Amino acid sequence: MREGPDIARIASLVGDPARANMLNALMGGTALTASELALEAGVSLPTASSHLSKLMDGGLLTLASQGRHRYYGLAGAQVAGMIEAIIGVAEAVGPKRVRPGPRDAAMRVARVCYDHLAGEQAVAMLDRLLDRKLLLRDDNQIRLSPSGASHFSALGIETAAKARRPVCRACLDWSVRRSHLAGTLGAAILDKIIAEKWARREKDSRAVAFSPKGRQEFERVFLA
Amino acid sequence: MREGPDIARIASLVGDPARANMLNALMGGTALTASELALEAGVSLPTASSHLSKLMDGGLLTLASQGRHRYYGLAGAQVAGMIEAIIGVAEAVGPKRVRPGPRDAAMRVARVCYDHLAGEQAVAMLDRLLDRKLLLRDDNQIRLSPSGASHFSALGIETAAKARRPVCRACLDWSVRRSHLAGTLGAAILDKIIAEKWARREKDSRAVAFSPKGRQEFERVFLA
DNA sequence: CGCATGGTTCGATCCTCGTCGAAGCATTCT
DNA sequence: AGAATGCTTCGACGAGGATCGAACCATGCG
Repeated sequence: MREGPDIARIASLVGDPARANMLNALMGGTALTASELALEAGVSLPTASSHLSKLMDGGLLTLASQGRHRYYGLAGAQVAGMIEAIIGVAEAVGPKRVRPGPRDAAMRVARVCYDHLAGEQAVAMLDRLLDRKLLLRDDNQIRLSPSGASHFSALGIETAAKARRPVCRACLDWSVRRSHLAGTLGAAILDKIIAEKWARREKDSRAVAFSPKGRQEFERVFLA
Repeated sequence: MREGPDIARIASLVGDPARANMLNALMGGTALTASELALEAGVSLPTASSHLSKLMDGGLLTLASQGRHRYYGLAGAQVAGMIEAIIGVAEAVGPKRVRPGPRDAAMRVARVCYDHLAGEQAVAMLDRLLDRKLLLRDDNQIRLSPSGASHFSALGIETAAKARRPVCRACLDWSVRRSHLAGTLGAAILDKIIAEKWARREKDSRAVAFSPKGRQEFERVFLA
């Protein structure tokens, strides 16, 4: 009937509760096995398997076979961004959730979005990097400035473009409703935060918990 | 079993083809009536009405009642952003589009949109009328210029405002993704095209087929 | 080799939800 | 008031798809 991209097909994939739970679980960026995802979604293994093959057919997932384990992961940052956008709308229109719990509060401050940092901290960081002209924004596109390139490599953060993935990309933050930094640079920064042990990932959650000292360091380096 | 925002609920609203077409039609920002949306989605009026109340319940649409017309529009930029994100994934993931059939091609060129002409011809016509300053656009509103008023009445096309329906209205074209002319003037022009037998409506389709001679006449009058 | 474990496929069941015709409201025009 | 138009609700029907148990592959381990 209508032409154009088949948006109903994609949306309906996300529109099943079991599949939505799986995708949500994968938003943490770590690939999971079919059994783990079945548990997350609260369905039996055959059901989960069926859902997973549908998500694969739809191009939303990637599959990495290792021995007899098969790890499913999100197909890319674009898919993650779409899910963030849907979460944002669901948050906005959803029944005013009964006072956000402590974990929700932590999620708002800092969390993992696929492979980069999101939340208030991440939004503040992008603002600051733009202020300091380490990154430049033209017309909703973000790119690295020469001074930014040297700045990040001095920190031991790789900024060379490789593959097709852009170094910098804006990703809309559902809790703050402004952009944070995605792309290979965003991913590299999160890697550094974890590697330096400034923060650790909460168990079974997307929340990222900074240690007091780690927060200081993070603020010194990225929010100064 | 996960908690958090009900993303499946939102996604499943977009996940029905009829609703997806409606939302797509509303992406231009102009609010549309239930009948127009029914036509755009290719469903009957009762079906469309049911979909619309679901979208309202889900908080994706706003409703503006004006007399006996009820204009539905997207609930806000966040919703539009979400749909854009879904479109992005759908385009990235489904490059293989089915080959459009002959009727689809005809539909793209010229079709009926509720009671006025849509498609490439209609978009070109609106462009031309604006160029010739027979119509004026301010700020996404379209209105008739004095010269336009005399021009159309010379053609025997009534341009007096009657009832509350606007004389000119922009309507987003799904195939071209730009506006074409709706409102009483748009309807009157389609009436003339049919009355002059420049074109006839295809059976059981929204497509409008111009005769060779009719097309010449149409272009002479409206695309000159 | 068996045997255990992780995953997928098959078959049958069940139920939600999309669909439309007909009828019912609501508003406006004559 | 009566007719016409725009839209919603009701009722019934049908199809798609989500679900799980059981059986079936595949890999790794002793």
